[in-house]
Parts: sequence; C-alpha cells; structure tokens
Amino acid sequence: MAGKAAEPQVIWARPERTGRGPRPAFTRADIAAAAVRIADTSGLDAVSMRHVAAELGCGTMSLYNYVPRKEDLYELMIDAVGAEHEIREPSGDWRADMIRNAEETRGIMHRHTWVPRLMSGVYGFSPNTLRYLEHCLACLEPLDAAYGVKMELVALINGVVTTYTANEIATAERTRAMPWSEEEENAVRIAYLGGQVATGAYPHLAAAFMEDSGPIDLEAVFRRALERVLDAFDPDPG
Amino acid sequence: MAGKAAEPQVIWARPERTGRGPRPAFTRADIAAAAVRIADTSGLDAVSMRHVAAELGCGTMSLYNYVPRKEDLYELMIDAVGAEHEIREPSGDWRADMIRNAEETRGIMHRHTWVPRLMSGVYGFSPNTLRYLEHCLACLEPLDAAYGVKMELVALINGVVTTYTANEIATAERTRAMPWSEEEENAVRIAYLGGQVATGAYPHLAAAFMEDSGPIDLEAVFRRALERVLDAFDPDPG
DNA sequence: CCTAGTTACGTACACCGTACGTAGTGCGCT
DNA sequence: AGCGCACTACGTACGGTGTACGTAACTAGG
Repeated sequence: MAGKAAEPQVIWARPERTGRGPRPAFTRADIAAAAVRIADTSGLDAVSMRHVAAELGCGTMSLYNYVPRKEDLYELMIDAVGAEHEIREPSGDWRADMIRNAEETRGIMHRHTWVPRLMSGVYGFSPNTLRYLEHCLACLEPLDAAYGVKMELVALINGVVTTYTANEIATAERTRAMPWSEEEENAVRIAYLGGQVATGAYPHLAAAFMEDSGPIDLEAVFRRALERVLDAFDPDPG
Repeated sequence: MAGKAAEPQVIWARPERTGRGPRPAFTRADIAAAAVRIADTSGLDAVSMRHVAAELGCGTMSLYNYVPRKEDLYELMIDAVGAEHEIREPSGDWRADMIRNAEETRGIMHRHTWVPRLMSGVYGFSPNTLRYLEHCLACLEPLDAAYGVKMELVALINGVVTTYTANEIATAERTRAMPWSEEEENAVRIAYLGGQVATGAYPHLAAAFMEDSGPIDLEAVFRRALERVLDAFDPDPG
C-alpha cells in the first residue's frame, strides 16, 4: 500500500546485485574478508563500520550500500569463516566424520577467536552454514535415525564445540591480556578461590580441588565431551 | 617496587569495602539489582554506565568507584541472577536433580533473556556461581565417578542449557522485533531457504525439510538433549 | 590532629552506529 | 535514443558510548 515494500531482514534473502545503477566496487566476499582481517589482527572490537570501510578504501557510509546494519556485517563474517570447512567425501563412519567436523570447527574458532562471541547473535542459515549442515547430514547417512534426530545431533555437537572452544579462548585471552605477570594474577585468583573454599561453605568443591592435580589438558576435555555426546546418539555403542 | 601495586583483575578478588573514606552509598548488590532491572525492562544494550548510575541516583563517574570496568558490571549481573537458584536438599536421584537444576537455569534465562549473551564473557567464579556449582556436586554425590568427571558433567550440562536456551530466545526475539508481520518475514525466509534447497545443492537438507512436519516443541527438544547428555554419564542406563 | 586513601562527580575526549541529504552513474523501459 | 529511476558514493551531523582526569568533601588509622 503506502510506503516502501517490506525489505527482508536477513541479508541472505537480499540479492547482492540488482542490475540498476553503477557497478558496485566490492563484493560481499571482499567486505567479509576485510572485516575478518581486522578482527583477526586487531580483535572484534576493532571491527567498526569506519575501520572496515577504511580497509576497503571507501567512505564509511558507502558500506551501508552493501551492509544495511552492522549485524549483517557479522553475518558476512561468520559465513566467510564457514568457507574454511573442508568438505570431503563421508567415510562411512559417521562417528569419525563428526569428530573430524567438530575438530575442524574448533580449529576455525581457534584461528578466528572472535567467532564464538558472534555465534549467538547470528541467523545461522548463511550459504556456507547451509553447506556445512548439508555435509554433516551426508556424514550421518549411515546413522539409522530420523532427520529430526540428526538435526538435533548436529545442533548439540555444534553447541558443545562452541561453548567449549569459547571457554578455551576466554581463559587463554585472560592470561594473555594482563598488565602484570600471569603468576601474579593466578596467585590472586588462587588466593581468592582458596579463601572462598577455606570458609568451609563449599565442601564438595574443596574435595574437587583436592583431587585435581596438575594442569588440565583442555583438548582432551573437549574430546571426551564430544565422545560422550556421540555416545548418546550411538545405537551400537562400544 | 615502583608504582602502585597490582590490583586483581577479577572483581570478586577485590574487597567490597576497605574501611577508609566515607561510607559507600551503595552495595554491589544494589548496583547489580539496578543493572538487572534495566536489562530486564529495556534490554542489555540499555545497560550503560550512565543509565545504571541514573537508576541508582548518582553521578556516572561515581559508579567507577564500585565497578572498575563495565565488564565487571556484567559480572555482578550474572552473579545477581545466580541468586535465583533455589538450592534444595539433593533427593538422592542425581539424574532428576540435575534435570531440575537445568530446567531452573533455563527458567532463569527465560526470565532474564540477556543472560546467555553475557555467559561467554564472564569469569565464572562469582559467589553465587560457586554456590550453584557446589550444589550440583552435592546432587552428584550418588554418582560413582571422580570429581573431574562430575565437573565435566556440570560444564557440559551448563553448556547445553546455555546454547539451547540462547537459541530459543534468539528465535523468539527475532519474530518479536519485526516492523512487518511475522507471516511476512517468515514468508521471505521460507522463500529464501526454499530457493536455496530447490537448487538441488542440498539434497539431505531438502529431505530433512520434507520430513519435518508442523512446528517443533522447543522445550521437548531441550529436554531430549538433556536426557541424552545425562545418558552419556549414566553407568546404569535405562 | 593530621593525613592518606576513599567517595563523589563534572568535564572532556575519542569513538561508535547510522539518519539524512546531495551528487553522479548506468540499466531498463518506452 | 533517450528519459527516468534505482542505485552507488560519501560528507556531515547527532546522540550515544566507555572512561581518563581533576577537584572537592569526607573519614578512619597512625
């Protein structure tokens, strides 16, 4: 009726090019690459419309021709790193394939440590995400289950991968970005935690800390969690 | 040596009160409550130092006496909602108790929809978090496993709860915050997804969409995921 | 009592997302 | 062929952000 027609909220439903007007100077891939470059080298907080535009060599507001809202820029970034998934022929062993997929996702997140922070706010049906999802379903072909179950499996695995890797990254960055030494900060932390535990209010926690010996192998923890989740879907365990 | 001594990065390691100077006008609980109030009514983006200060009725910069960095404000908020966990005597059935804990966490997140977004960036050892962790370990007393395993169980459950609930909230908010009608936006989405699938590039995805019938019960999905994860830790399944 | 450390807070700075207006450009239609 | 319109490009400006810094009042420890 009156006013302009409703434009789709999700950037992937918009055509990249309409054919009218001057040729765009950049593709979405260009923009995504620039944003990813900035995030990788200077952190996610450095990804501002101004910086990305400068990286591309155009005016700030020109970016808005390609990316209606900043949120969409994030969408492009997630899709861009999704291209790093190496899609290979399923082996026939769905468990092994899914573990490989999960480890690959974890690798991507460690290469682009800002990914977990973005995962929660993103639409989740970008081209590369669809491609990856399709690949997971292909890997799960040998599993005798309804598609609904397979979808839940993929969602659960992805969730576990994201939270675990996010945790790994968070602890790593916490120790990195400290003005004083790691030992110093850890000492403060241990003193705090130890003090809390020493109040006697947390007997089980105290016992857990007692049992704990030496540094924990985060990759092994990740791997175990993965195996457990897969166990839960395996009709023929062992 | 030279300069000021290293101050602990984590707010929980700082004493709330040192004894010198005028009596502080607010407690950390006051500040956390104000921030939570704002986040609940106006969204997480409305939680700015200025708004929280105004809500408390003090100058903006006065807040920095209590909360050195905004990140610490988030820490206070997470701790505050952690107080909503109703700690009750373990029943002896660790599975049932953990399900109850998980559902309770899910309830908290649905009451405070900004919690999942904050979970990833938070230290994770606030007083109420420790209390909740202690409670989970108490619930797991009947489970015959090392504390390390129990900790991993709690971490995995919390991760699943967070990702699933975050997803629920995201989809709910996406449909809520639309300038045009839900049907309109959904039509655009379906058209987009359908168009992608119709290219034939995603055969499994196409099959999955075929199989899918009717709206999905997100709570049931959540519950199933929970059961599966617990299965993976249950030495005596069935 | 004095003084050092704390609270309180106004000002200021750099930066953010983005609404808006204007100018130029080239495809699609008549 | 040529007109018109949708598009690109981009400068300016606005309201918001986190927070560094300086100053004034206040109070507990030595």
